[in-house]
Amino acid sequence: MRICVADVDGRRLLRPVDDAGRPRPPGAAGRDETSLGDVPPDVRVVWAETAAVYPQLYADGVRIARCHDLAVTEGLLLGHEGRWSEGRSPAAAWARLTGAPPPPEPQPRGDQPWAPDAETQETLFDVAPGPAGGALPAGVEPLAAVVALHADQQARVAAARREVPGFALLVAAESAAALTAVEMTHVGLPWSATVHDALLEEALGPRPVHGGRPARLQAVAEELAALLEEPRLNPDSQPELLRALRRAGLPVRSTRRHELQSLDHPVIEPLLRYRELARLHAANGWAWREHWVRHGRFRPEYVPGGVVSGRWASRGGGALQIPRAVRGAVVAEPGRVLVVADAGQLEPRVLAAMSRDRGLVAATRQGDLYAALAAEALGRPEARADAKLGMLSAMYGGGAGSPALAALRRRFPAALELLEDAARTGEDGGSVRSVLGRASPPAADGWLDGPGDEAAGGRRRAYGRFTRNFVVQASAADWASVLIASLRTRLHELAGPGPSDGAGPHLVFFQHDEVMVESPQALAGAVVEAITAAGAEATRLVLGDADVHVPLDAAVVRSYADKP
DNA sequence: ACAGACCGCGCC
DNA sequence: AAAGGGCGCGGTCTGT
Repeated sequence: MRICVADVDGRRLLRPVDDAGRPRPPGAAGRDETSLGDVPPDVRVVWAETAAVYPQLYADGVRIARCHDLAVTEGLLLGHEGRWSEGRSPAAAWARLTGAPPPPEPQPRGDQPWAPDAETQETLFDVAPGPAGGALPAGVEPLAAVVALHADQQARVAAARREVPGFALLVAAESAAALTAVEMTHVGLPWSATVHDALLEEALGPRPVHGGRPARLQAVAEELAALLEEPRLNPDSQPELLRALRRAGLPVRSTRRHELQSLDHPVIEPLLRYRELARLHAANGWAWREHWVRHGRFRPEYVPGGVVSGRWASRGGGALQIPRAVRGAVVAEPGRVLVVADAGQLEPRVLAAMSRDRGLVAATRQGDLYAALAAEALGRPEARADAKLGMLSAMYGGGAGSPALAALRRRFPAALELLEDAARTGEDGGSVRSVLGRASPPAADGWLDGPGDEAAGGRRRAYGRFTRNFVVQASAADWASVLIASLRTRLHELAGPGPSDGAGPHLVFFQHDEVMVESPQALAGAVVEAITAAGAEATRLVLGDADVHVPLDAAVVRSYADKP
């Protein structure tokens, strides 16, 4: 059972439909919800765009158990159908369905070879007072439009499932991800200013009163200036630094850490130390906290599916790049704990399942996959680092001539063949897809064959690396979305009925293959079980009967820094 | 003065 | 034969 939702003139209208999208007569289900607060958890809400409707609803205390997000689903469907050039907003879909004039398309980002961008702030359904340009054409009844678009999408999802059985799961999981992202943005990550201050002062010295460099950072800058005999050196200026290093006789092409590290010169150590401190100060220092942390919570905006592979992106505060150096500031409030879990080495495990490579599948039985590869494929148990580099090279497209890569190819031919097939498809301008059916955008017309034979070859190989990586990165994202969807439901069952932002366990962080739940201490054990069960469910639903093992070990901690 | 490119680097 | 994938962000530099 589903309920279509649209707002008209400030009133919220609901219409029950069946799973195929056919309207049901009022009373047919034995109940007629009049507000979203009454929708039972087994009913799926159908609406134009979660990100537009749900934040206010959730802030008002209404928690939606499951939804079908028309915008998210349209994007997945268009990708599967190879219709990348068509708009994915509900308004654009409505125009296609009815022959109405199409809405203005968002501009492609330009620097990317695929087009156009999925991002558009416009929903054409006026669900929230938004920027102009989102209105449906005059005379269109929004609820009727939601009903019609949903029915159309359900038919297309059914068609997609005949090719990719997991496609409906993908639609449900990505819709759940949209709900989760709104909730996580609302709740925020607990952030202790006290601990953060202590970490910053330990590394940088006291907070400068009038801006400028903190004392410890300034001291290192002066040390560098003296060592390079350049009194006015600004180490933040890459050109200045490069010139100064060359004058000092260092044959450097760039000032990247990797290039500097191998050099033997007294300036290198303090320079790298300066870089580390300057980075901490600029990216996660006091100014950052004032901007992004309010009332003890860090509230970034999450963008599920913000990456073409289906990974989440974030806006504001660098939420997906919280450096290890400040993770100590993520501390649960008194009486509460953090339960943190990450799926170790998810991508090669997903690759094992997709390729059904018998050797690689067997290796996933080991807790440390890379150690297993070193021992079994390279015959050198001590060469874990080589094995890891070889595997990553296989998935990223580098590592030419790497002996480890050659050994992996001999030992795991099916896995490597899947990657190389994907790379060839990309080099030819084609599209590949994840295990649940998320498609990669084909290269835009003319991009691969642009000017210059040499350059064109480089672009083809670059696109091949993109598709090579897409198959594993996107499939890992499939797994993670299902994990999140399953975990969210389980946590809600643990919390029981009550207001949406009550004291029960909440997802507060998600980063590609890692989840964090903030929970009352008394429920910590149950949360650990929920995470374990959600991981097992994701592996079963996404990776099927491939018999691949994905470890997801949860730890109960007070602080993120205590995560093992 | 402002916008966008570039660089370098944090995370996965 | 050779090619490492995906992001976001801050500081500086460059062009207008």
